[in-house]
Amino acid sequence: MLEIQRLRTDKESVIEGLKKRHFDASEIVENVLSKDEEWRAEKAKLEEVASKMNQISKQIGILFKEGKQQEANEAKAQTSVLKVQEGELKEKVDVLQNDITELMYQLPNVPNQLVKAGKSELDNETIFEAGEAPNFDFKPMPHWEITDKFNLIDFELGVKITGAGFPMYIGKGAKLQRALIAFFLDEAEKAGYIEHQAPLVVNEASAMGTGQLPDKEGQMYYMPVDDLYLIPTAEVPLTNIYRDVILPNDDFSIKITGYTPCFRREAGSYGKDVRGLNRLHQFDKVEIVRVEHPDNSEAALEEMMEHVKSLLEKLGLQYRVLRLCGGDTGFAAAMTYDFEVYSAAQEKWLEVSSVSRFDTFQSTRLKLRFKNADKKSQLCHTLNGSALALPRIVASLLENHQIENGVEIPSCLHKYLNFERI
RNA sequence: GGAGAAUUGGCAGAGUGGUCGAAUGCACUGGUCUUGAAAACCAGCGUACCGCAAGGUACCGGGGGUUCGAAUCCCUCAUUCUCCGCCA
Repeated sequence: MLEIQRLRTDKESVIEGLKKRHFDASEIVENVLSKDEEWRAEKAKLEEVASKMNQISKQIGILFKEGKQQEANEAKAQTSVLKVQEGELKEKVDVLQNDITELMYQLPNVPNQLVKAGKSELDNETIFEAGEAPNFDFKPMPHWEITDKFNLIDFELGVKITGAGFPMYIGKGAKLQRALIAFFLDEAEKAGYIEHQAPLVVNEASAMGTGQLPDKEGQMYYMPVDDLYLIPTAEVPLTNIYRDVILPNDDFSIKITGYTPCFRREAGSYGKDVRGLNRLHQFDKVEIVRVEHPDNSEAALEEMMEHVKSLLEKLGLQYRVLRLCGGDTGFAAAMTYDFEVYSAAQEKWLEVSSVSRFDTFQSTRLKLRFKNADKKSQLCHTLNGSALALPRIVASLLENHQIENGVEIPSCLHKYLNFERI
């Protein structure tokens, strides 16, 4: 959520900024501001009435103590009118407050200066490329043929047990998952992130805190009996650690990581895009999350980028980094870098990581603050990124490192495995 | 799953209808004293919103209710602890 303060003082920058998303905010902004003005006016009235009521009540207390029953009862009579007024004003104020919040929820984050205007993924900028495409002297197989041939993943079994999008990893396939998770966590730890093992199920307040609710409800699996949600990413439990937190000073840099399965209902995709590991309802991911002083979030984003780059380089994968354009940047993000690896057999780029800065967009909802030098509470900045999401990494590892009759496992994973090739 | 008890400021803990946003202690911050430290003493010390300010309003686990007035009474939900049951 944007800070309403920002709309009050600088609505132009918000409206201008959101144009980069092809989002016309002017109507919502004006609406918010007029309701905000009304809200403040009504609230002032309400507080005045409340103040009177408090005074009279105090008076009554004193009168009773002094035994002046009659005067007390007369005072009581005065309150009935005020009470009705108070009720009406409270109602008005609440309605206005809710309207404003609802409108504010509709506004996406304002893109960072560096973000270019654009409508879709076609307008994303490639800002970095590394690695080389493998050279095959045979026809490379797509990963779903490899997993089938070497019995690494049984997609049909997943269908039998759960449904489409819930693969069953078997033997070396399962071990490879475990190795990647361990590798990613170890690398994150080396980079200073503290490992967390988080709940996979969260309550409504947490889903609100990171912005999955109210807009993206359909993305999550929901369990109505207990009113709980399956996490779509570790970002939710990890970032919510800091919901309603005020850090005691301005000297902090919080770096945490965690592996979790992620559950996504998704919708509306078909054919090649969902083939094999390309798109799943359940997948594994190691996430990195940071809480930073506003002055440091830019540097933090760069640092996270370097971390993800180093992972892909150690895995020996060809990749590129995109800076997403306004239209493709997620609702809550101010800037996002997507990492894509080249899938040699499918001949396309697969997104394996997304690293974003949210500035104060999440911390507004989370109420995540720190005490600045003046001892005032100030909103923190949050960032997060995948480091990394497994399925597409597995897909491209298998495809890009395949040999005539098998797959070479990159050396960085050897210590986690009791085999070096499949 | 059953029975009982509890939930108050950073922590501990008082407060069972009326100047209670809340005693007291500890912690913390500033000051006095001291060569320095400790001790002692003095002062300050929650969050948010509205307001230029003075100030006002709201918050005693969450939500709702009773009342002129609620930390205090009632309902409801959540959490924690104790006992019993079940269990990886």
